[in-house]
Amino acid sequence: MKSLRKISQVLDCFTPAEPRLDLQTLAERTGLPKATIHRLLASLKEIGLVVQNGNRGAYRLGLRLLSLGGVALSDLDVPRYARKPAAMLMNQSSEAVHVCVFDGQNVVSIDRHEMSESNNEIIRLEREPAYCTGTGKAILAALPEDTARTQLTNDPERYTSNTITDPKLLMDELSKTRSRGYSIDNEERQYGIRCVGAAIRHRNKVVGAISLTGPKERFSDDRITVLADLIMATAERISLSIEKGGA
Amino acid sequence: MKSLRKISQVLDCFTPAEPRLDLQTLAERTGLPKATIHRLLASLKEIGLVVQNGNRGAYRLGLRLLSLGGVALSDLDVPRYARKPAAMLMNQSSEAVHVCVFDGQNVVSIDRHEMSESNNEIIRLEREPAYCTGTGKAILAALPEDTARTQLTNDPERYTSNTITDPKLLMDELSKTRSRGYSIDNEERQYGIRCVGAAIRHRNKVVGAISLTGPKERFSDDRITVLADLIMATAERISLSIEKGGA
DNA sequence: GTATATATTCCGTATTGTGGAATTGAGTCG
DNA sequence: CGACTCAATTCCACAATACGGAATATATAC
Repeated sequence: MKSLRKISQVLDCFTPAEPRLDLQTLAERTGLPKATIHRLLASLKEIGLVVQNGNRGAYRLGLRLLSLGGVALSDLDVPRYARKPAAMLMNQSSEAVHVCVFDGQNVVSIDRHEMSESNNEIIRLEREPAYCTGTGKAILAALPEDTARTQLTNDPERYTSNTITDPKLLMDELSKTRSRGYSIDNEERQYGIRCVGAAIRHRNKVVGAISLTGPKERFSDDRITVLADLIMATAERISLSIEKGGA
Repeated sequence: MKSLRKISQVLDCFTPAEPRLDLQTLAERTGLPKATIHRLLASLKEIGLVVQNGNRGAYRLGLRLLSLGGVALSDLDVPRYARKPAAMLMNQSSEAVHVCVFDGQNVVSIDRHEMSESNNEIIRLEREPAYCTGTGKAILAALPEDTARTQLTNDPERYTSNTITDPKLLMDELSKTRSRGYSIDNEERQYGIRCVGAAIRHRNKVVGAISLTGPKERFSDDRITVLADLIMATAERISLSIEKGGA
């Protein structure tokens, strides 16, 4: 279905930074003719995946995507079982905790616990690149090699001078991560930010990951080995509780 | 685009109660031939909107929908500005608070504050029918009449003996809601449950709604008038803070 | 009031989706 | 272990459907 691939391209143009786009911009970004995009958008509007401001205004993604996403999420055990361990981990480490879910194809960061004024958790639903984040690398490393390779097809974008973009080196890094038992993001996504992550499993398959994130000043190599033990213990606890309670 | 409507039908088959469906079931539910659905699913899989268990297993919605939904959500001010007032409202009333967002086409419940052991909020992302919920009716009533009528096209499902399914009566109910300033759900969605709701506005357009929900024993007509004042004040406060802070 | 930029509609063409029928594969029971 | 069953998957000839360049309509700027 060729048109669906075009639709996918169109949907991908929308980002949290640019949630509203006009026809022209979409045409430029996708390289598709305006008439084509217009037709696609009209159809997407019809089924509620896209919404238009007024009658001739900019387009944005429809909330129906969120409700469908909610269905996808409701099928997964990770968020449910990870909540409390993640909060504990945050208290133990005093660092920001990320929880990611993986459905076999997509990696989405669903949860971020932070020591904010209220200790309420802050919810974010974002797609982060897998090859340069603590959670992403933990997930990739826990995947069968060829599956991981598949996930890396599209050429990786470089965010910092530390970003590993060479597929060969990435596979090596994943192999190291595997034997180590936890992943490290050494300023690969953002300068000054380091992470330690570990995979969450269910029936021997990766279903998500959890990570600690913070400024490199606080994430010395020494401290990372300490945090790594915490992370792995937490990931293990979550995996076990899913195993016990999950369907 | 005819195939997109079919895709929409397929996506709609998945619900939190039945997040995993096999080809056969999808064929029955949609009335489409199996080969057609298979092709649609293959394409949806390709772009990450659908995921398949193993190689021949059941299908479920992909997390990419969630990340796209996150983009849709990030564009809206309601969740951001409603968080604190909603928490306050929960404390004042000791009842469950719902916050809904409306993007001009879809109504999605994104937030539910409850007096749980931890006073953490519980996040739900669900599509609720508009015509029989506190938030939904508040939104519909705040819409121009013809727009509201459009939203009611598909024949409303009956959940209880109180559900208003007749479009004519529904329009009357919306008119009453409008003049009253707040909406009431009198066991229309679920037996024993009542709600009071009010619309949240931005630049004179409805962008969401907030409601209080609880057992009818606690939601007497008298108490509802009290709660209604709270709800309307909260909705007004949220609307104002969006107006002030929103783009 | 005119110009300009952008969204929208039109329409003949051929590419693309269609779905009944045949095939393949997984799981199960004797 | 091999035959059976049931569902998922693939095939393919047909024609319906999507395609997109060009024309038109609408909003905004000057």
